[in-house]
Amino acid sequence: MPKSIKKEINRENLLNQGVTMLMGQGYHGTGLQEILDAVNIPKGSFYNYFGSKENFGAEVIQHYIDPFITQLAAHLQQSETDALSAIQLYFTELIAELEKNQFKGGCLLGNLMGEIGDTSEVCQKSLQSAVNRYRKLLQSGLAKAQQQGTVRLDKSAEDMADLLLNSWQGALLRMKIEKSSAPVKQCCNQLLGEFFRA
Amino acid sequence: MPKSIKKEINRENLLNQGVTMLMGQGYHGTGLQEILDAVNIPKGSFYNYFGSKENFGAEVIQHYIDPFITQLAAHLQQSETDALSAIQLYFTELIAELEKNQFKGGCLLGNLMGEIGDTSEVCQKSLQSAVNRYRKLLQSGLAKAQQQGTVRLDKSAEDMADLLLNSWQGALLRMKIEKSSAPVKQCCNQLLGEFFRA
DNA sequence: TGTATAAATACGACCGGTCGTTTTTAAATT
DNA sequence: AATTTAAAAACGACCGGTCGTATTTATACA
Repeated sequence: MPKSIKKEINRENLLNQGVTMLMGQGYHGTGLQEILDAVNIPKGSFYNYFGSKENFGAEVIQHYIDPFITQLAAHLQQSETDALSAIQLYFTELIAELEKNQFKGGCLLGNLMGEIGDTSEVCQKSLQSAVNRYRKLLQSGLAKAQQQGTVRLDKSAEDMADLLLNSWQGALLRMKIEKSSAPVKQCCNQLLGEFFRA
Repeated sequence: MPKSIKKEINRENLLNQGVTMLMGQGYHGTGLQEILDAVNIPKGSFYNYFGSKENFGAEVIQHYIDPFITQLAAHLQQSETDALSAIQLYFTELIAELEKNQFKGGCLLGNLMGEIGDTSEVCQKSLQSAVNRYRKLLQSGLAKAQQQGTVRLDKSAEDMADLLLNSWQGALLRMKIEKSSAPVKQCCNQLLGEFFRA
């Protein structure tokens, strides 16, 4: 196998494992060796690939959010369902996934914003970018729903997207300590089911 | 100075310093020695007082939330102002404090829920208790505002308290990475200024 | 009340182990 | 043969926690 291919595979494996472990144990709670052992990659290679744990963290953040954006965008492009239903379905799927994980982990972005969002400049930048990409997509979905007449027009799509994401993050935190999906379900019902409706 | 007094002073100093440092650097990001050096207390004494870092963390959580509860309760008991105004004033003061700290730290409860809320059972219990004490107080304030006719009656005080706290936590996270009070101000305006109003 | 004894607490050096990073050596590619 | 990349080994700082001992406080006996 060519070396350049193996390098990409190694990087990918490290990022995947990084997502899992940073989400489960946090940034400072996860040692590099733990990650390296899990995917059987030498520490020297890691530093060839990423340079530092902090840079690695910043890449993990982007690697984490990509699939969520892809999935939400896919739902929004389904032409047979309206945008509000698409968003609701998307969050329903998220909740199912959280239940599958027995409410452990939650959201990597939320966890890292709280833990290192104000101490690591590199990760802070990455978090800004990740959150904003997600935010803008959700905002566009809500705007579409407004055009379709399912969502109220007297609030801006941006404000509603912000409120939804903020509440979602807070609900995820409470989910973690209560070991229950009640907070996240309540959050979706309150906003998508009532407050945002036209 | 009697030993039992010194012990209480030491404990208090450790808890105060613990609040500051755990909020600023996180649980795993803060070493015991750092805390001990800051207040000049030997490590042996620490272990006499608290038994473990984890138990210490659980106590720090309660020590952190107490003043917030006291302050909010005090505002709510001011008989000359209505409950909704009291809550709004309280949050305005919180925002002023966050700005004073240049948006660093945020909320210890939120940060620790994300970092160790699902990995440390002892701290999880403490977080549950702290959040619930706070939640119930805010709920009672909103119920009072409902009776006074300033807050809508078609949503339960409990649901609104949950929504407010969730959004607040999420807004604090975004405040940290954006280094701006805009998210928390927006959060308060949206809910206390619009959505909750009768 | 003064004194010996017991119990509790204070203390800081020290434990094995892990941290993230750097340096050095080996291997592969050009 | 020259250059780049992989991987192993080494690095000192630091981690949470424990240890035996020293000091203080409480109890019992005289």
